[in-house]
Amino acid sequence: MSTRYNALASEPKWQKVWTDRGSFLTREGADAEGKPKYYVLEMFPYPSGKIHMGHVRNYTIGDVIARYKRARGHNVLHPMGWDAFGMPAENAAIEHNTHPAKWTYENIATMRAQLKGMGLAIDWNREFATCDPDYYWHEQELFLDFLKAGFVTRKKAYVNWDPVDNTVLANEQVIDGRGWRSGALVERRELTQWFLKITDMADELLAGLDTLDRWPEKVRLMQKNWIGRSEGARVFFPLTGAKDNAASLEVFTTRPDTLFGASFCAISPGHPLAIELAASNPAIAAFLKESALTGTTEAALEKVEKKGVDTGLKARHPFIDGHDLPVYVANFVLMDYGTGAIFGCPAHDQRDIDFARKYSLPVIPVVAPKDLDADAQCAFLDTLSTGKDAFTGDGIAVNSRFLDGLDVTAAKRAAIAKLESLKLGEGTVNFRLRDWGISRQRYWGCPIPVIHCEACGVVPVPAKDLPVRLPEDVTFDTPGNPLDRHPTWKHVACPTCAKPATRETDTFDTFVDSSWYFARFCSPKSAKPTERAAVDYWLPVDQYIGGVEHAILHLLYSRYFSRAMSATGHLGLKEPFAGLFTQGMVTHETYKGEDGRWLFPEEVKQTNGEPVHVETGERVTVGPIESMSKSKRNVINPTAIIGQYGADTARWFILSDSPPERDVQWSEAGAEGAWRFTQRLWRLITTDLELLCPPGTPEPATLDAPAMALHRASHRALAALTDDLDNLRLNRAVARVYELANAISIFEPGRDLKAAAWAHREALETMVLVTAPMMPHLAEECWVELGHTTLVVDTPWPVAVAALLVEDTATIAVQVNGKRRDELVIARDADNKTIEQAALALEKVEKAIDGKAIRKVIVVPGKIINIVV
RNA sequence: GGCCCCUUGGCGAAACCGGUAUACGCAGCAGACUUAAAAUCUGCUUUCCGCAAGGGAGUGCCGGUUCGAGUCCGGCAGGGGCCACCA
Repeated sequence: MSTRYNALASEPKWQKVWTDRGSFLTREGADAEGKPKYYVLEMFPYPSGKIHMGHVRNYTIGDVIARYKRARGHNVLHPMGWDAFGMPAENAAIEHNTHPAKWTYENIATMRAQLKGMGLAIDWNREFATCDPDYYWHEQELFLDFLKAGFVTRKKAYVNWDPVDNTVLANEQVIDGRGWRSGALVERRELTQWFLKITDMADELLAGLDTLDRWPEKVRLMQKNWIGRSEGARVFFPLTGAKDNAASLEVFTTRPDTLFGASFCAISPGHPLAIELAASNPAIAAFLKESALTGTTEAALEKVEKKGVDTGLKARHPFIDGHDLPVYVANFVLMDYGTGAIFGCPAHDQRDIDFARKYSLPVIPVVAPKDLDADAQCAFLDTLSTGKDAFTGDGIAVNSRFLDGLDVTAAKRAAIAKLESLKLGEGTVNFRLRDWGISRQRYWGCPIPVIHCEACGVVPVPAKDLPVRLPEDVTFDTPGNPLDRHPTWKHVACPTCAKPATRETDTFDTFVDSSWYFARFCSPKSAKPTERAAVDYWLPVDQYIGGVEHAILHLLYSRYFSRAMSATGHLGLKEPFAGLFTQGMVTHETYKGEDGRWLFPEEVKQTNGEPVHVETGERVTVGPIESMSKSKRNVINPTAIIGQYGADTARWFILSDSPPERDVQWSEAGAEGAWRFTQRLWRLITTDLELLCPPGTPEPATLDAPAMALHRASHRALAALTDDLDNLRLNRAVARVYELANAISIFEPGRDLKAAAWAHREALETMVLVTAPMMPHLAEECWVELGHTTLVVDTPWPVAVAALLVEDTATIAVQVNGKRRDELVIARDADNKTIEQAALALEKVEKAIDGKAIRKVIVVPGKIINIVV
């Protein structure tokens, strides 16, 4: 008599068993017993309060891999920590009159309990939070080493300044040009900030992408575009009319081949020359002011008209004697790309032609499409010189003296050579990537360990004074940085001259914290940032798993940090993540009530097939399926699901159906389906238990046909599922379990009851073992039920027997002229001739051939035969 | 605007190197068990013609390569992502 599986009772029991036995504690050195290491890591969570379905998906995927690799005999590191610094803690402090540390550690406690309830195979002994003084202490050490090694610089930079809250805002906190909390118009303000010189490694970070063959192509491409390498030239245009007679304007271009088409130069409103000219030129001053007011949002930029003001300066053309170009200040020239100055070639750049038409500047075509005859080329150039559209395609140079007739690539090369010989320019490479500004005017972050002394300048905090701890007695009742207005914290004696000095009150960008945590997990209690033996053993991370939203910043910063840490002796490798997997989001239907308000899924029920509100009974509109978000209320609380069905069901459902890299839709029906399967699996184990042979019974000498079929089905499922797990095709792995379960369901013992008992046991045990990475608690419970006294987590992964994967007979499709007409069951080792004869003997084939002469026969052994007539 | 990806039943999706399209699940339908319900089990479920046997069509659309295309190539449409006045 089978009973129902009680997940809610079973799961805590097994979690305790694993914990008590230390099943997931990581072993190192001699204890690793020569096993190959495997480091699986999911992006650590921000302790925002409670876990959400995205976490469930992320950590389930990682846990499947961790448990699978462990069963395959790897020494697995699977740690967990908390990305615990950041603004929400400060906002909570303001709103709830609490302390960021209290709020954060309380959230961590809640979320840790929730994650433990998922039954994750994590080594909790390695847990840390980035806001632990022990962690940020070592981060400060790293920073000081980077400073010493020349990876850090301090320079002026524009920031988003909220004049009401008196704070710097991250770009994401600026919404339509206003501070997200205060609603105040954000100003561009120039502040002195700390930077990590990531641009120095732009080339190397770019080249390194090619070695990351276990990263998604998409992510590598995004990073490549973000780094944005362009080859081109720097060109120096000697200026006349400037204060300094020797002055020249430095311009970056990717199209030096179009220099003969230049009709103006333009500089950014932020360009030093523009600022200098504004001092004596009211028109320019007014223009700069106007430009500064323009919003920086995409929408604003989309609509902005290209505008400029003539400076009156003239730039001498490098190739054409006596040809001077007007110099404008123009609003479409960016200060932080290239040199902040351009030359305009209207015929071959859309922005330039827009500008040229507005200010009646010449449009000189210098590139024509290839393979046009003389007349067509003439017509083309005419249209170009009078029209509104630039020609940016490939072609050959015209109207360009020594470049004429060269294609674009050759013309670029020739133009650069000429510039270099004239000493008016040179070939160069420009990157889109900017240095990484790491200063934040925030309390809840890692203090930047330097001291400002009037006499000595910037002085690093001596190692003996580390860590620079955050003061705990801070208030959030007034805007601004609590560190800055703390009565005593920032006042210290200069470590060099002992005179009164002040601490840096900025803290690190939280991306700094997450740029090296994976290394800290290797030796989380070390007195140094890393232990070389530990990081050399564990790194790189073999499989890193997280959301694609971190494809650029976090992953690029971590790659940079690894290089910087290697250069300073803390690591011994450049690429921290050998394998990367970016999982999709968890989505759900959205619901709206009659008043247009969003409804939570639990507020909606089905009545007569129509969705209605649970309490009021009013009609509910089902909206589009979107990623779960608080604002749309289409969220499912993982704790509620786990409390209702158990963690295994939640894990099973989140792995089912959708490939992990794609979005998965959470549905109540799907969750119920997953729950039904846990019961079905349990039933398969507990029904007819008395018919099974004891555990460990050797394989009988012979198996009758039904037993053999099940035996084969077990091994086919095992082989396929193993391959699926190796390739992270977790949705298919789930499907294989269903297939095996179906095979077990329909199994009817033959006459040989011993064979049946053995094959049946093998099938059940295989099913339990391969399901274990996905539903670990249920697997343990089933294992006991099957008479074992060991744990599944200590049981090695079974091995599929290759000979069982091929059938003796093959079903071959028979095509005539590529169209399937029939199929043929034939011995697997039948030769082509035999297959052909058998195929031709088929009635349907004969009919399809219809007496025509056979021209060709293609046989793919074991698969298909195609008869061409 | 640039770069990139995707498009297969009512739905989520399988289909490995170009070789029997739709595995597996969800939903649905029919049946069994039951006093009844729940639970469970069995069968059907791409579409069209047909009582059936059987036959036709079919992987967004148009074309190409091939004995053979969901898969490769060219074009188009729709959806999505990243970057975005990047010189």
